[in-house]
Amino acid sequence: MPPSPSRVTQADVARHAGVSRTTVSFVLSGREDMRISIEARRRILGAAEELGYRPNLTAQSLRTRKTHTLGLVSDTVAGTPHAGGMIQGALEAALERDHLLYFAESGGDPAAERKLLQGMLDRQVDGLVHAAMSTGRRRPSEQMRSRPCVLLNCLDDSGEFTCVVPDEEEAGRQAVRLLLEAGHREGVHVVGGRHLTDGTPEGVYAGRERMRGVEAVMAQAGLRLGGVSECDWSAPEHGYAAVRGLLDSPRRPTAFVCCNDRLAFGVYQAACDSGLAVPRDLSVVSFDDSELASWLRPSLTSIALPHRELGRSAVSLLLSPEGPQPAVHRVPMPVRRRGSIAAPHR
Amino acid sequence: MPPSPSRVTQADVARHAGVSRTTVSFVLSGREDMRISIEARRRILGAAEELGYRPNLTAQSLRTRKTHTLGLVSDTVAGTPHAGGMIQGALEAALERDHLLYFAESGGDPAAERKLLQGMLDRQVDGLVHAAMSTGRRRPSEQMRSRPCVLLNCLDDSGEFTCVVPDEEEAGRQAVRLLLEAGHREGVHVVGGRHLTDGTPEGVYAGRERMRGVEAVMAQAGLRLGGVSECDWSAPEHGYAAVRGLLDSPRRPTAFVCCNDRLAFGVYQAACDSGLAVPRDLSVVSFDDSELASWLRPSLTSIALPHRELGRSAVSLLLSPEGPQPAVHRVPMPVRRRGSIAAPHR
DNA sequence: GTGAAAGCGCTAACAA
DNA sequence: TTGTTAGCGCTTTCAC
Repeated sequence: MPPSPSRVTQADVARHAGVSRTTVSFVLSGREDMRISIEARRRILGAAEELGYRPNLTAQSLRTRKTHTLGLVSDTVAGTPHAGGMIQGALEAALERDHLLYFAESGGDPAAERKLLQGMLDRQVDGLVHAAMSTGRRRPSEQMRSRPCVLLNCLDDSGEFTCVVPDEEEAGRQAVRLLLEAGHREGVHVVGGRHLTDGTPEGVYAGRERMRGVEAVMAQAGLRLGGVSECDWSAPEHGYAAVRGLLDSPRRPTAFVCCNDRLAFGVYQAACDSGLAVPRDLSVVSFDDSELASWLRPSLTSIALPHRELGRSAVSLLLSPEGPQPAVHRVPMPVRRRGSIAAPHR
Repeated sequence: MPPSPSRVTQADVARHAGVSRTTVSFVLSGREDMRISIEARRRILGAAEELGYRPNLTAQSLRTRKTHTLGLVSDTVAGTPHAGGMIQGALEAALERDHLLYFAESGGDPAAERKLLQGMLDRQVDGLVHAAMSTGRRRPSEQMRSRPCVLLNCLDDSGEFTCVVPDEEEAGRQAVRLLLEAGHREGVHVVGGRHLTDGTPEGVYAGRERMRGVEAVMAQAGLRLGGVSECDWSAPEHGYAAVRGLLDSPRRPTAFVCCNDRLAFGVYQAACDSGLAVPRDLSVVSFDDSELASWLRPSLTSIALPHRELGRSAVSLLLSPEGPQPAVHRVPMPVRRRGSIAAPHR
């Protein structure tokens, strides 16, 4: 009747060791409360070893209702170069607690997401993580409520979920502080801004938060921004277009706060075309710390998106003994000091 | 006794519909061989709907010995920006066949890999994929043999596994053909080569294969390479260092075949510093087609690593009705024509 | 100290 | 056409 060649079971081990299945179960699950004779334990362990016994976690789950398995569904993080770190972090934290991870992507389609979550739920996952490629507000599927869950790199409006997001506002503050420390006062220009585009008319979470931090520190120092070039963050060309003209003007900016490394790359390209050198003629500070930052010449000072740490935190929270509590956790964004900032000269 | 609030089961549905559990099972699993009265079917479906019945796949698996679940373990693909496409491809193919994917990374540590595979096996996965970040030969863990499996982006020496890899040699041929088509004959220089470094004294699979393709087409056209700069592929600076001197020489190359986009970026940087323009003064063709290729000015013609397709194929093969057969599948690498190639002028 | 027996939710012979 | 019954491999109560 068994449809396929079956593996060694506890029953086999019991037979081999000359004890009952119950005893085997106790010994193999390492329970101390039932006292088993040292001799029986030895025989059982020996038999298990010899037969190459491996527990069938599927059967175990059916009984215990714990699968030691988590589900992670994202819109599209695996496809986003650096966001993969979130998965790695989640994985690490899960493994440390002996859990495995189902991973899937919805591509942003709610119907697809529901189907994926359902698949995971049907497989009795112990918990769920909903991850987003870029930080923002999301409305998690109803199914998320049927199990412990946490929102990774996104916020919800209800306030009923555990959310883990980068501390963008503080990052904005840091960016400006780096420039002020180097002696910049006037001529500080922002590239990217809130990321106001047709697709994102209100801007984007990271943009709004970073700008808030940037403006707060400037105000606090009694200074004003030289200007803000609102533009699409998606590719270097937009950064290039935003600053190309500025660089040839007589009152050109001396420092740029770029909302991500791609825009900073565009600024570098524009600088090259204008015969200007970074950081001698203009300082640049950026966000994200993608590999691009270290590839650029000179290498780019950037404030990192703590992808890995976000992933770790999300799973740690999910698997914490008390379970995830409704709250927003903001993870610090580390500053990576490199070679793109110098004192203004002129 | 139930440790946690239990979900709706088939028994509940049966009670509600006034039939036996068997009948419910037949109806819900959509089997046609047992004829069920239209009326009973209606009542059962209605009850299931009303109660919000969802199958417990864990229980189902225990009986059927199929979990509709696959395991994918890689060395470190999620951390490698573009290799994430492999995961996406694998995911897509799995979903199309109603399978979910366990995903994990070993970080290249064999002990960690064994542990991960064991965890998946204990959870009764139906099949296994072993993925590698960069193409090459690997010795898969013994456990891989205990289930159907395929090697993704890597080859094994035994020849007993199904392997899916990019067709690097053909890509090498294509790269040179692009240059020849544009009119280049002499002055074609390779940057990167086999990737001979301290860590990779024999070079790297992609390097060897690409070079083979490059040299074959050159020979076939009765031409010789202007030169090959063997260097580390890991960052633009190596490409920069490799060509900086060449560009100022009187007999400077007029076309570069760069072994990846990062090296090509280094060549662009060097060109900028030498006051040379791409593609007017020098043509560049590259491999990988990372985002960098489209960010560069002018955008870079590159031969893409078909990550997604690799992932798709691997899982399709794994889930094919006959199961994976020992063989090496080479996936074509698509050419992305952009703006970095022009006729040589001089 | 150890074992018999029940049951997790589902499938599938077999009988009715 | 439908129901009875026996497991899948494991945990756990309760009795010996």
